Amino acid sequence: MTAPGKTKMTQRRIAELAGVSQATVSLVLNGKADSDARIPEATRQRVLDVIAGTSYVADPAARRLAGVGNKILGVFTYEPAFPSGSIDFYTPLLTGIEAEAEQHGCDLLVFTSAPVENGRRRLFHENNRLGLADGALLLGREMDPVELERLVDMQFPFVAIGRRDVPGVPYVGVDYAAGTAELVRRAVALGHRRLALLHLDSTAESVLDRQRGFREEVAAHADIRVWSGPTRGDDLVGAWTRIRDFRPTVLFVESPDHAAELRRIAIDDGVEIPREVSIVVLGEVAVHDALAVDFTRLSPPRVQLGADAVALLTRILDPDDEPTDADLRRLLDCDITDGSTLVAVVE
Amino acid sequence: MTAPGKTKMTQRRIAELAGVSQATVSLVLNGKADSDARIPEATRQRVLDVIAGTSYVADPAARRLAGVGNKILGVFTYEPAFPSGSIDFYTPLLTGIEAEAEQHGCDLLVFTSAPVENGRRRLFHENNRLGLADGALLLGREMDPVELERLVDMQFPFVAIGRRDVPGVPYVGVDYAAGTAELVRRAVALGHRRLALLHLDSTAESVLDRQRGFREEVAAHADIRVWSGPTRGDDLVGAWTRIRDFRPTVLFVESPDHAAELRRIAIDDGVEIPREVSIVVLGEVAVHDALAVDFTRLSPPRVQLGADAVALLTRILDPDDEPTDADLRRLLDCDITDGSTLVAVVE
DNA sequence: ATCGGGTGCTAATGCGCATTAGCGTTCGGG
DNA sequence: CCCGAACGCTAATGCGCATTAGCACCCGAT
Repeated sequence: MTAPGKTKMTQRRIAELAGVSQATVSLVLNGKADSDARIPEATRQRVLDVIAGTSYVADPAARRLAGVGNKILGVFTYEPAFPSGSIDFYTPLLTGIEAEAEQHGCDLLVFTSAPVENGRRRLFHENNRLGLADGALLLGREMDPVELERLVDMQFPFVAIGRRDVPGVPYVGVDYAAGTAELVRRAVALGHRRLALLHLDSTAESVLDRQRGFREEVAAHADIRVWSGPTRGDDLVGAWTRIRDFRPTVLFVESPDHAAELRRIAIDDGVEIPREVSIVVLGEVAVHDALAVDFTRLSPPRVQLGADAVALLTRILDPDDEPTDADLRRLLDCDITDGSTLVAVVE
Repeated sequence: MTAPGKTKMTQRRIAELAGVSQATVSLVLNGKADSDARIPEATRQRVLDVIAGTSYVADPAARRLAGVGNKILGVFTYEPAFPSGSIDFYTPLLTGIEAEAEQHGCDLLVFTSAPVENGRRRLFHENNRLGLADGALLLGREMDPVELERLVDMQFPFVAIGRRDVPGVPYVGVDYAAGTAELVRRAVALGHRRLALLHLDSTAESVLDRQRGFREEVAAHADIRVWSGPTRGDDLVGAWTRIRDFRPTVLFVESPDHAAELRRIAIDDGVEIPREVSIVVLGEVAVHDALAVDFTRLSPPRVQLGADAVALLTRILDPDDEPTDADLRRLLDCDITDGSTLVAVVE
């Protein structure tokens, strides 16, 4: 009484079994009841009964081809989503995405097939399956602006996770500028006057935002001295040497890995952490277990980010909805984790 | 020079631009060169040039409808895949799945839309999109045998992760029986003669396999005394009380969470762990950070499991390949993590 | 008896693509 | 110079579904 085995189930077969036409089956399934397509309850029930006796499900490809939405959301990650290096970055996002997609009854199409070119995936390639999804979510620290423009051009519905500078790109991001500024305020309130910023050597929006938040907040105070520069993971000893001469009382470090390493180096150098030098971390994605140390740090609401992105995308896809510009480009507040590495300055 | 904006790109439009027919475009794109469908290099190049100047990509839905494969693998998880409770369980699997799918140029369709009914997802439901995928991977501790049968019936290509007792179900699993047996041997070699098995109260194949491995290996030794029973998380104190009277020298505990909790209870009860009572853990999925304790335990090769499942599925989907029964139902060796909680018995 | 209007459905079409049968053309051999 | 074969392509069809136009029927009113 389950699947009639061999032949593939189609609306036509259902129609035969129920003694109606294929069109009727479609109408029943889609609950249409226009003035020009009326199905009495008796017929409706008969069709539904037949369907219940089979394993029939509408072919999604055919539905899509016929022009209806599919409740499939594409998920594109610029780096492999699961491997350990990126796991802390993507997993919380995916948690939120999955939960929200479930709410909306959507499936997720993960574009794992995108070819990797010098370390990053390419969204557009010969056989991309973007078109199968109703819309797409883009995840990744950095995105190719050209690809984003192209998506905008072709009016493909999508949402980027993280603020993007490309015009017309809808996104849900994190207000790193405000978060960083708040951390600066806290440091200043604790008596810090000599701050060092060790940011990543990247032009990703999130990186620039943190620098901006830092710069602007620092400018709001008169007597603060600042040292600022990029750090590379392979020369942290050199970085430390340069910072030491500046004699900062607090380090703002973007990468948790670098922070952990610098802490080691400083301690080996005879500096007491955090009594002599506080450390604040601005990022939360660690390759190693750098966060074993209880750093005071920014904690972007990643799960929320994923969920909000899905919610926004479904709004974009809803023809009855007209998201405002503010909805389309939104920043979430960045939480701060109160760790033990930011303490008051002692004279 | 990128996307011509408005109108959707189709083979027909490409054909117009190149001055050929839609069929020719299709033939060029699919590299067909039958005796009855020849395209000279000049024409071929012209078509390709036109395509290069546009953002054209073949509509996957149409391809699918026209009967060609889509390189889309479905992924069905019986519980939500990402939320924290299941994260240790699914993430490694997904890591392997993603990597292998990438190798094969496949995308992953995650069926997040499956409705949840008393804690578990249902694969078959009114609007399931199984049919969009070429085949599917099934993940979960327990699977509904009825649904598995139905998949077999409808000859839908799929692979289950974990051994399944349902006839005709292809799977890649873990040899928990052998792994458990090996742990028993090690315990015996260390002088243990009174063993307690605290297994989960479940009839999942993996649970039964561990019990079987335990039972069979124990039977191979003459002088061993055994206590065995199910544990529930909400009455571990009671469980401990009952075991204590048995005076085991080693506990085989299936759940890491239960193991951590029992260790606590035993220590509070004045028992020295592991000097007086060793503990061996048979599972590796912990809700809490139970594995903070360095338990001696089974470590199934999860990443490998995911990758192998994908590899098998693609073999099933390959019309030129004919996997043997042994290929279709395979168990991977279970690693053992040498922790600090299994020690020699002292008299 | 006739006619308007409501009722219950179906035939037909198109979505974008892959595929097959076959048509018009050219070219080489006799 | 004619004919068959190879060549280069296209028209036509179907995949499974959603949707629209409209047909056949019946009922009540005139």
